[in-house]
Amino acid sequence: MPEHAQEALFRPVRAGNAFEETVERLMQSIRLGVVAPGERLPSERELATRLGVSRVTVREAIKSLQENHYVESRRGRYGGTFVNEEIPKPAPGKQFGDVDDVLTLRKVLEAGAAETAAGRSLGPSERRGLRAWLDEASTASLGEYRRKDSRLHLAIAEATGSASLTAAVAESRMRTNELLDHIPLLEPNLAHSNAQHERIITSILDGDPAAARRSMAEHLDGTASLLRAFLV
Amino acid sequence: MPEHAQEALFRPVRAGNAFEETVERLMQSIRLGVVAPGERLPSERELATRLGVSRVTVREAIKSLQENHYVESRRGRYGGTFVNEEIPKPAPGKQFGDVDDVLTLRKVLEAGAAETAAGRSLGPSERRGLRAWLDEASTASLGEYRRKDSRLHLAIAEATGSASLTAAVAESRMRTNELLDHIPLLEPNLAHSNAQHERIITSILDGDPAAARRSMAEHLDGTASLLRAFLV
DNA sequence: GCCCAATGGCTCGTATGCATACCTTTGGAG
DNA sequence: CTCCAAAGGTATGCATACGAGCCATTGGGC
Repeated sequence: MPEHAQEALFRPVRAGNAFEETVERLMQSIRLGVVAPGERLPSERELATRLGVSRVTVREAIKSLQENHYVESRRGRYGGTFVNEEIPKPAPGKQFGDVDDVLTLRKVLEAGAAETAAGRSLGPSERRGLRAWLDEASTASLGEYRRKDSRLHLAIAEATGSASLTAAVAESRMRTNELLDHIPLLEPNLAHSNAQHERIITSILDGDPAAARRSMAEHLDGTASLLRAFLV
Repeated sequence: MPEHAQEALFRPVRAGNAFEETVERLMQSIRLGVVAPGERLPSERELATRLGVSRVTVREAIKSLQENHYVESRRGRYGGTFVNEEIPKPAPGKQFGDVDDVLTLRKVLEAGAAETAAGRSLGPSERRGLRAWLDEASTASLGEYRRKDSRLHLAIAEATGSASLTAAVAESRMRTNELLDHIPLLEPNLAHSNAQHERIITSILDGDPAAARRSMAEHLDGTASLLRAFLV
């Protein structure tokens, strides 16, 4: 039996240095639509506290985002660091590591999240939130779609009430998006996707875990076969 | 809608310093039974490479494990760092953070892993491996049970072929074990657990994803309700 | 019996990251 | 108009981590 467990446990303890990981996180929060264009990031001091790094490191990361035209900073009270309306496309680089690894993890996490969310009794604000993100995604333009779509999936994870699960989905989503950036985004896929989103959210709001899992699984399988087809 | 997504994305970028995280990983590999008592850890140089930290840091971590009587090191060719036959019980400390958070993530990951593993065509060595770990767990003494049990669950995750999923299960398992350390381990539970393990592995080997998921979910729910009962 | 490869043990200079303190800018409150 | 709270901008000294090299020990192969 190949000791995959060793691979898993003796993998690198850190993905990069503090600076790189901080950039990565801020980038994620923008790309996944957690902080939308025009909105303000938390203050440097707050980010430093929450991310557990020094303010110096946060500033270096923000400086890097500024140079790449993701954000702009303004001084003074009511100033801050704001996400630009037009955010650059990600650099193409990087080989896609193990496509199956990403897709397997993603399916487990997201199908599980949908099922879990459907099994909880959601509060009114949560229900409203889900519907709102669904609407955002369904009316999004091609340019916004990736971000709004990610945000919707993240909202489903949030609805499980588990911070760890939400974090895992966010991480997995970023890895998926890296793959998706290499294949075309077409109108028909988009319409199909929206219909599936509709079913997923309905199942969750109806409190039908089995249906939620099933519809989410179908949705993910669609993207997965598209990816496998394009990425050989 | 409470912005849980922000909590997830603006969480600390690192759990501790390089030393602490290295200790944690080595400890995990021992506690989860990936390196069994009497076995040798990879060499310091290899660990440094694989964990992505300097050898100095690896050595400091190992030194810490030595002082806590987890391992012993021998010099010379065919030397190395060996796991002690008797490993100490974990320090009780720490408040259990969010019990539901752990249990939710665990169920999503492990039920998904069981389903995924059952849906793959497993090679002979993988099938043999699963049966072997099942046997190990079913014949384990009370003292060994936690470790053998963890190793079996990890083997199921490995059988998905996804390194990321395996890593996530390992992480989640450690968090679960922290909780389990606070409740008694009784013979009847153990027998019940073994019967469930049997069903799970059978479903996986039979290639029945739905049954694998169902039996794993039942298994996890059992432990979950036990935990919720004991931890108020 | 000698050699030597592979292991753990050790040291030192450099780079990264941190905490802390202070400065500058800004716009609303009083 | 003045004040000041809250934000970004800057500088310094210390702690952590790293890379690289060398030493010491051991046991099997020749």
